[in-house]
Amino acid sequence: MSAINIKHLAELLKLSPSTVSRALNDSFEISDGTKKRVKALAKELGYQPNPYARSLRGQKSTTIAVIIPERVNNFFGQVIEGIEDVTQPHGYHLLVYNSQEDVEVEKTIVSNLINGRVDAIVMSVTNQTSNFDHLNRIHASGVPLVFFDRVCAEIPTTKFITNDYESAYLGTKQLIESGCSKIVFLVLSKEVSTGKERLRGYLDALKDGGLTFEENWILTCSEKEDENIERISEVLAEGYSGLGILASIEKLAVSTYYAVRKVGIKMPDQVKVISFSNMKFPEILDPPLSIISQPAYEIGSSCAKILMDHLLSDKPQTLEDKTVTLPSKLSIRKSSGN
Amino acid sequence: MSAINIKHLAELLKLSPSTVSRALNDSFEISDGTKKRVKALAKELGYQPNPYARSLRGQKSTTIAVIIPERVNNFFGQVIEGIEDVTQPHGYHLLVYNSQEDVEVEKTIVSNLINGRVDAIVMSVTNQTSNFDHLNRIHASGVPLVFFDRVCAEIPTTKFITNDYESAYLGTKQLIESGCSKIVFLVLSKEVSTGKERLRGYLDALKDGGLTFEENWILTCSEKEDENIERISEVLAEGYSGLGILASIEKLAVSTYYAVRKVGIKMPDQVKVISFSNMKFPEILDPPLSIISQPAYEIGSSCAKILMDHLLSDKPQTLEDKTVTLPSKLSIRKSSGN
DNA sequence: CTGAAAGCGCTAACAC
DNA sequence: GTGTTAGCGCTTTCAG
Repeated sequence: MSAINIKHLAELLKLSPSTVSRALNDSFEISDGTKKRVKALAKELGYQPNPYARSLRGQKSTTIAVIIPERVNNFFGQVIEGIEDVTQPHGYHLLVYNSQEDVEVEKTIVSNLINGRVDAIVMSVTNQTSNFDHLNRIHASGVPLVFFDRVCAEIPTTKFITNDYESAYLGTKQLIESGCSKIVFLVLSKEVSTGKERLRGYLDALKDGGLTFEENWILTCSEKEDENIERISEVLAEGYSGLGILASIEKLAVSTYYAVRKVGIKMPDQVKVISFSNMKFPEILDPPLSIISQPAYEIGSSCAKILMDHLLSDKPQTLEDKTVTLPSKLSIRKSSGN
Repeated sequence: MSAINIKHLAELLKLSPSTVSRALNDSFEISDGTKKRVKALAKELGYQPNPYARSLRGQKSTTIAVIIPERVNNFFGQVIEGIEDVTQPHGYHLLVYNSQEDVEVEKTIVSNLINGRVDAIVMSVTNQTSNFDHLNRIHASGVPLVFFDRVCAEIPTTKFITNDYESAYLGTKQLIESGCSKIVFLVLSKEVSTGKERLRGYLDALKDGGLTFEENWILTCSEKEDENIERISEVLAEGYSGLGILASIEKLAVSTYYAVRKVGIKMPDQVKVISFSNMKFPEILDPPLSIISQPAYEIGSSCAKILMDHLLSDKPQTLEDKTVTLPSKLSIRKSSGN
C-alpha cells in the first residue's frame, strides 16, 4: 500500500522519475555515479518495482499459467517442477490452476487468461474436454499455448506427450507373454488424447498377441473410488484364470489393489497388473507394481524451454504446430507375474 | 495484445469509457438500457477487463501467493486444493511457488511479493529457515501472511498447524506398547517447528514409557535418498531386537521400507514403523503402513477462509496472532506390529 | 444518467 | 546525462 515507488525515490534523490527508472534498469545513458546512488538507495529502502504497473506499461506480465486437471498427483507435480525450474531463473511467475476434470471450470479459468494476465499458457485438458471452442479462442487471442500429456490435436501449436500408444502396446504384450488370456483395460475417459492412444495400443497388442477382444474387456471408471473398486471387484470375482489388467491411470491400479484384497485373490497368481503411474515407490507395494512411468519432469521442462525461447525472442514466431514425444519407461515387477 | 478494451467498446457504442466501465460494474447510476447494450457488446466481443490495469488502479490484485517447500508431495497438494476451493469462487488467483527447501530461494520469492503482486501470502517455511528477517519484512510491509504446518512463532500472525507434539507422543507410545525398547526418530530438521514439536512428543513419550533415550536414537537425515537408505540400513543391520522407528516425514518411512529390503529383515517382526504421512494408499504397502495423517485439505481451506474474511472485509483488522491446531489422525496398521 | 479528467506506477519517446 | 511528457487500461472523483 504505502510501498516505496519510483517517484518517492526520485524526490529523495532530487532526480526525475525517469532517471531513476533508467538507472535501475541499467540504461547506458546514465552515469555510473547516479546509477550507484540510485541503486544504493533503492536497496536501502527495499524498493521493488510494482509488477502490475510494469505489466501495464510493457504489455507483458512475466507470468505463465499452468492448468492441470488434478492437484494431488505426482505426475502433475513433477511436470510443474520441471516448468518452474526453467522459468524461475528468468524471473517468471507461475499461476497454477486446477480444472478439477471439469470443462466448465476449465472454460472459466481460460476466459480469465485472455486479457494480458499471462504471457503464455501450459496446459493439460480435462477428461471431458471434447469441445475446443474455449481453447481455440485462447489460441486466436495470440497467447502462446503449449499442451502436454492430454492434448488437443485440433489446435495448431506445440504439444509434448509421451509414447502412449507404444507403452500401452508393450504393457499389454508383457501381460500376454506372462500368460494372460484376458486383459481388462481400465480407463477414465476414452475421449481424451491419452486414453485414446493407450486404448489403441492395447487393442493392437491384443490383436498381434492373438487374443480376441471383447467389449466388456474395457472398464470405463469414474472419479468415485468406491464405485471403481466395486466394479473391479466384480471382474476379479468372476475367477477367470489368466486375467490381466492394464490400468491407464495410477489411481485405477490402486483401486485394483484394494479390490484384490476385498475379493481375496492373489496377485500376480490370479490377476496380473501393469499400470501407467508416476508413483515414487512402486517397489514397496504388495506386490511391487509394474509401471509405465512418464518422463514428467522432462515434459514440464521441455514445455517451459520452448516457451522461454519464444518469450525471450526478439522476433517471436508463432509456436510451431508439432508434437514432441518423450518416451515412457516400462518397469516390470512382481504384479505382472515376473 | 490487440485485445478489446473499454475505450474500444466505448467508441463502438458511442459512449464514454467511464459509462462503459460503470455499466459493466453494475453501477446504480446507469440506466438499464445502456447496461444491457454495453453488456451485450462486451459479451459478443469477449471483452475481459485487463487485470493489471485494474490492479494498478484499485491497489489490489485478487491474487494470493502460496509458498511451499516441495511440490511432489501429497500433503502440500492437498493443502493447495483446500486453498483453491475457497479462493476460486471469490475470483482469486493463486501464484504457487516452490522454495525447494532452500532459504535463499525463499528469500527471493518473498522479495518479489512485497510490492502489490499479491493481496496475501500463505506459506510453509523451509527446513532451514532459522533467520526470519525476510518474513518480518513481509509482515511489516502489511501484506497479510498466514503460516501453515511449518510456522514461524516469531511472526505475530495466524498459523494453522496440527497437533505434532501429541501425534508424535501417541505414535511413540504405540511403538512402545507394541514391544519396542529402542525407538529411532527419523527427522530432516530439528530446527523447523514441526520437527521440534514432533521431537518433543517423541522424547516425552519415551520418558513416560520408561525408555532411556540415547543421543544416537535420533537420525537426522538429508535430502539425499540414497544416503538416507544407507544410514537407516546401518541402524537396521545392528540387529537390535525390539527396534521401532518413528518417521517424522513420509519419505523417510519410504526409505525405511527400502532399507528393510536391502538389509533383508522382516517388518514388523524385526522392526516396527510408524510415520507421519499423507499418502493415499498406506494399506497396500508391504506391510501396510501405520501413519499419522494430517488434515491437509482442512488446513488449506482454513488458511484461505481466514484470508477471505480478511480481504473481503470492509475494515480489515490485522490478522490475529494465534495458532489454530487441527488434529492429525493415527491409523494403526501392520507395520507397527498390529 | 452520462462525460471529462485525473491518476494508479512505470517506461520510453522526445526534448535539451 | 538528465528532465518532461505521454500513455498502458482501468475506475472514480467531479461536473453537468
